[in-house]
Amino acid sequence: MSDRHTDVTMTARFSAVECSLKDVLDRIGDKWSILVVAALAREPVRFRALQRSIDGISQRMLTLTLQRLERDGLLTRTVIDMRPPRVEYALTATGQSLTIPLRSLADWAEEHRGTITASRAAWDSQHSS
Amino acid sequence: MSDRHTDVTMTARFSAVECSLKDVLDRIGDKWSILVVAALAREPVRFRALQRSIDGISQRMLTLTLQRLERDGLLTRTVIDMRPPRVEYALTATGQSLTIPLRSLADWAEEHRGTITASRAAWDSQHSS
DNA sequence: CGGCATCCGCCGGGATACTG
DNA sequence: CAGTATCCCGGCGGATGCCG
Repeated sequence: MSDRHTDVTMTARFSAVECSLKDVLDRIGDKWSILVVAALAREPVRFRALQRSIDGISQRMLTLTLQRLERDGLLTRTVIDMRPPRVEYALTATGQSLTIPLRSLADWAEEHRGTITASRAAWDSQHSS
Repeated sequence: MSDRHTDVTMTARFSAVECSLKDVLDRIGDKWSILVVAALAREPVRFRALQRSIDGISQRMLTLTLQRLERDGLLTRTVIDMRPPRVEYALTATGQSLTIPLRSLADWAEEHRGTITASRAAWDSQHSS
């Protein structure tokens, strides 16, 4: 009985987690959002600087990604009126809070990168027949 | 000098993080990998049970995702010889370790879901002109 | 049940050109 | 510099059918 009750509870909690994960993935699970948030983690950055710091992102995708993140309240867009035009992007408190789990993910990647690469090599050589 | 040195160090560390993030996103940044890992977090699960528990995944994508995750050493595939066929998928130690940062992400989503939804609604009403 | 093979639609996203 | 507008392609991924 006790075991069973525990299991039901944990199953419910697990379902909730899975649902949350799907939510977060729908929001920031695209190709660039996470990288943009990471690039803004330390300080506000201007548009071109962002584009230079995020390897491989196109102007179009940077614009779209920034707009979505602003819509979700993860960052703010500030126009400083001068010539040439100057627009700064900065994380909101919510956006800043996201950098904490992102850091965990990055740390995980750092730690297991070697293992994963090795596993791939082993798998590939074994399935090359 | 001291400030400058600190800044250079942090910039380097930041670049490393960004690189790690790109790595992890290239591996598990697709539409389903994270959800599959989450679905296996508690215990080994069979193919059909997985498909039922992950809402919306097709047979094809489940197969492909499982193969990639096995190749990366995040899970194991075990065939139990009986009728009807029975195949169990289970996380490896590496895969299990990934559930920790994933849990952080899910918790973040849980905590900020309301804020984000509200921000979206506000943005949408303001840009409906 | 647990797959694999094939076909195909869609859209994410790159390239390019143009504006303020 | 900081975008917007268009065009267009590749491949992700869904649907379907077949096999051990």
